[in-house]
Amino acid sequence: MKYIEKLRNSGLRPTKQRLQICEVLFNNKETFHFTINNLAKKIKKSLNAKISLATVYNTVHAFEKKGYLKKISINTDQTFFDTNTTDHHHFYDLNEEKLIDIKNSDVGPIKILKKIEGKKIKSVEVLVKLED
Amino acid sequence: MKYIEKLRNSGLRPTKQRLQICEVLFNNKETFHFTINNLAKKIKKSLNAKISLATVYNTVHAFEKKGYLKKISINTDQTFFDTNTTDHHHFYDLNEEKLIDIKNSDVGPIKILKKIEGKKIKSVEVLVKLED
DNA sequence: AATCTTATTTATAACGATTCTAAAGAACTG
DNA sequence: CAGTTCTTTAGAATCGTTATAAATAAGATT
Repeated sequence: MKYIEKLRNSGLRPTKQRLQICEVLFNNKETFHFTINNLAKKIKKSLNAKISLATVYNTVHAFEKKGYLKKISINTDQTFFDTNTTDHHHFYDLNEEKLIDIKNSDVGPIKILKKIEGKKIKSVEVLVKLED
Repeated sequence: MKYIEKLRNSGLRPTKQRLQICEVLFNNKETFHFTINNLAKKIKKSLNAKISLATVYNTVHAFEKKGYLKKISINTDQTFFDTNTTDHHHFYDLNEEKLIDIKNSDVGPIKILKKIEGKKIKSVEVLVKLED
């Protein structure tokens, strides 16, 4: 069980539910984007397990806090998460309401010429909205 | 009343409430960021009027649709609006939970090297998160 | 101005996403 | 195994937002 150690090392007990969610989230060739509801359905299908919605919330937030997931900002009512935790950017397709990754190397270097006294930059995220 | 024509030209009836909200939103030297709750309080103080929360929502959304306000994406539970509708970017101060504008000219040109078949770029927004 | 029509406001109910709660169950420690 | 702590769970509670339907105001028509 490849996730047991990873969880334990993060101070999270490797429970059955967490391990199952790990399977769904991290046992893929490609990273992907999801909403909580989205993920809850995926879990119900992918495994034939019923994990309580509260647990899905708990787990996703725990994983986010540990840095295994990233929350993504789009001005919509939906909250998206990303299993790709590396620095990168996004397209947001306004018609299909879907996210698409943009590799860092596919965005020219971004120079922020303005500085704020006493603050340092934690991240720079580019969101490119697409329409037909 | 300087907003009456503006509203009428947008197909919005210049009601007392809308005109009052226009005062609060657009009668300022500087543009600013706000949340709905935020704005509702400001209205209650600035003017001594009590506008129904539903009307504040309606009006803000109407103004947004007409392009007089911009919604801003940050991954937090709060929905921000901006009275600055020109193309620009933002700092988000994670500690103070506050937005700061970045003029377009303070961000070097952004090259998006990836293209999506059949889609065109509607906007490019940069969000720079700040910490202490 | 009186009347008609349509848009707007309003309080409140309804909603959906998320969080909280407290009890039951599972994981860890010695 | 016994004791402790963490996790899961269903359901209640909460929060921001949207829908509802009646009252009101604006605009158009006469």
